[in-house]
Amino acid sequence: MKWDDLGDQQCSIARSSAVLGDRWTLLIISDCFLGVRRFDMFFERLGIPRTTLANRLSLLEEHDVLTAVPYQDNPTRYEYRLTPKGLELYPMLATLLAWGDKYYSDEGGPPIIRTHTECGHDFQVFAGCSECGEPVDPRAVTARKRPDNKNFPPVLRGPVSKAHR
Amino acid sequence: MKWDDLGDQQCSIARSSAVLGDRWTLLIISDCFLGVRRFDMFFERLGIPRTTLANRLSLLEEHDVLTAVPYQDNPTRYEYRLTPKGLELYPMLATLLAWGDKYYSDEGGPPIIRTHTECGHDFQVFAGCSECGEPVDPRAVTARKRPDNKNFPPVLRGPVSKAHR
DNA sequence: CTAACTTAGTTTTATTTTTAGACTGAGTCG
DNA sequence: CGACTCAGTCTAAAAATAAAACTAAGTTAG
Repeated sequence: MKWDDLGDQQCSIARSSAVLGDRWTLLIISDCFLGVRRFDMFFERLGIPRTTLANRLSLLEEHDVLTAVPYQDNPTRYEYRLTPKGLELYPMLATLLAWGDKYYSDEGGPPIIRTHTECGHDFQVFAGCSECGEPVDPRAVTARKRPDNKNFPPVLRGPVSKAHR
Repeated sequence: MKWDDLGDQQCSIARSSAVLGDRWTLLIISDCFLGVRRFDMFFERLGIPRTTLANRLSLLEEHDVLTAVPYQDNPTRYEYRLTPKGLELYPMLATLLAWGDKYYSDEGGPPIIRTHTECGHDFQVFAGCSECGEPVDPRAVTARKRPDNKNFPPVLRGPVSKAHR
């Protein structure tokens, strides 16, 4: 199976991986949330090859995660900004960050500290249930395929057992 | 810069990407949360090349995300299970799933539906602030480098401006 | 006016990764 | 004994990535 075929599956993780699944993309998006917008700034901060950077930026544009906005004329130059869809990657990025900060920080703690201006505190993020608001423990989740329906293709990759330890 | 060098950076996203940053790894982990444990089952469900699967599984083992547990003797065979560190990827995976479900579902809705047994409802996940519990809007977050300190290396890739939008 | 500089890429070639598919090994089943 | 199961490994070919030089359209310094 090739890169792009992943995006043809039903699975939301597969489709998302077709956009985000490589070494650099999450770093680029993370830098976007830190305010980085220009080609050379991504290039210098990330140490990514120029070729790869150009490819990733245009893939992210295609998938409507970033949009190129002109910031000068003569010559016209563009900067890359998160779209609304891109901004909605924040929860995923923040939860990954929380995981990374927990398992990969040096003794000095996480390198970047974030403050939630709405409550005024430094924070991390947790995954809350949309219905009850409580943090979700994976062992308190059951999954099922959506019901078969002649209008839509059946689900191929469903859950195989309830117990995840 | 090469694959493995990513893991040497400070940035938690970079370090996490050194483990998770490829087309397959998130799918493997996602299948783990759905109860998949054996080599051939991953192989069949994902359509991943055997070589790549073997490489990824052993990388995930090295990084203590999965652990190989014997499930029979003669010949001894192992199945792969999430470690506690791996289980803690759930928030990240669930928030990615919420994003993918929103932007990539077909007309029939998300292919897999999850119930939160603690409250009894089908749900999605949101990123909540550890301090106030409210959903976090990325525009309500300010980031800063941790203070310089002679005992720890200075932070290289900090934020560049407050405004994301 | 010319030479150097800026920014955002593209081109080229080399290296690394990934892929597909055949093959191996230890053991069980009919 | 031959076929089958499972969990891989091996090999060759295809694809992606890396490093470094180069291009393009201007702007600025001398």
